[in-house]
Amino acid sequence: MRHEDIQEMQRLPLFAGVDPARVQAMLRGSYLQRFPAHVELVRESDQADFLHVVVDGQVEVFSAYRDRETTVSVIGPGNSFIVAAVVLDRVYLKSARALTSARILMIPANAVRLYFAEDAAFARALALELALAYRGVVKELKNQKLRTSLERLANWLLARDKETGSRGRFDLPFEKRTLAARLGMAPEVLSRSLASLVPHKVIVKGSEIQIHDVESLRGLASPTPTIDDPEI
Amino acid sequence: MRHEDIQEMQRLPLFAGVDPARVQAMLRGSYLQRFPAHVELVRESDQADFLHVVVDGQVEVFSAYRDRETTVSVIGPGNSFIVAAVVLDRVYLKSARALTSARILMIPANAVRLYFAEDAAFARALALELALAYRGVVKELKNQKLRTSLERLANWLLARDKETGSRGRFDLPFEKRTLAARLGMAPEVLSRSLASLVPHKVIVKGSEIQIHDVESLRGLASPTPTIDDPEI
DNA sequence: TTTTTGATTTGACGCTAGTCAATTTATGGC
DNA sequence: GCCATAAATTGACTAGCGTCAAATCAAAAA
Repeated sequence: MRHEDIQEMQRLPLFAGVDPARVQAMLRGSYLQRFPAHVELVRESDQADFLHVVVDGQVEVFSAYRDRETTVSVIGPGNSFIVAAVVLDRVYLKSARALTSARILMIPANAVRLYFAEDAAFARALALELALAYRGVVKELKNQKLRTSLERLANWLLARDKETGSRGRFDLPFEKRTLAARLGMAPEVLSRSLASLVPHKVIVKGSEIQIHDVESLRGLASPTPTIDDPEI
Repeated sequence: MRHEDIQEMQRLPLFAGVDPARVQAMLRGSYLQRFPAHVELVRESDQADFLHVVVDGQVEVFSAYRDRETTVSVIGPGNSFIVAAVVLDRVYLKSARALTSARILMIPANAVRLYFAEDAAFARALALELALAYRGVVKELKNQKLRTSLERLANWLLARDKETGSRGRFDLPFEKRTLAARLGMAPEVLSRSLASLVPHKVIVKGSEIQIHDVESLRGLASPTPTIDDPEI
């Protein structure tokens, strides 16, 4: 890894509060690699050999079972994935593929475990990362079990609008089929759900979304902090 | 807390590898309390004030939204809950109620955070606990999204049978309505699903389950380690 | 621009699981 | 043992969502 890359990686939340010398040592054995879109980065059931951090691009985390497949999350820059499997030295529970061309930081699993065992600050950073990841999945489980697909969509639209500055207008960050997978519904259902939001003044023009009546949409969505607030 | 109780608590995985003196200090400020069945132990959206560990009995972790409610997990002796909220000093994402009369160890959240910050061994133990909890939720999310209710039931029966010694016969550890909630289905659906397993030689007599053809049931269930194996 | 390929939309239909209501079966208290 | 109450089952019906197929639209390559 190049020196300037190491500088950049140093700022990841994963390394917050950790002695820079330690981080550099860990990073020297790591790889910063670019992958083309669609490449499989990690395969479910394989032994965890690297901790992955998305530096650039988007990664889809998914799982397959029988002839079915489900998207667990879509991960963007700054976020790591598969932390738990690495810490526990077990197999991956999920697969991951690059959705776009992506730069991925790969830290060897045994290095992670070594520093986890030796460095208290790193152990704490990992614990916090795991706690956040845990809460993320819990929210997603609640989202799936307590809401209809239309409600999930409505809440996602609201959340995305807020995330992009609450200007009532934004572009979808990925294809609709990916959004459908992310929301846990068939593409056809997403299409119909978007159409059914017209009375709430949601306008769809290709990949652009316009929300002309946030209150109306909010009434349908009933967002709640313990599912939708990324800050808590 | 009594001295012998402290001895007993010391053996919790949560304290694995932590200096006994530290554990005792933490426990001295804690409460070991008995709650009657049906009591709400923790309420979603409240600030996390205690880390809870089930010592005896069963606790149902659930979440409500609009007029709906969903069971997230059922926790038995030796397991802690709401670790992430305590570590991060945030609100609970889920509620919890005693399913049976239950003894609960309650460790003040600020003590947990204090020792987390000061004691490397405890920070590591917490990280491992969080990693395990994370993988548990991921498995549950996959279970819910990738399987039909009949498949979830079939897999639960197989897992429970193995857990109780693979003798092809066991008692349900809680009421059927609770099992239905645990499996994410209406009680009526559980009833019908159990009835539909008769061709696979599953016999239900009250709370006793008999599995007379494990292979047949396994064929229907298609268990997979990355969802069903509690060891990985 | 035209072609080609893939994404998206729309319609028709079926399956899974939830709801409501009526019984039947258990269970705890007396 | 008997009653009161709750749990579990069964039937009838419905909502939500998936699947399949056809039609339309959009983006990239020629």
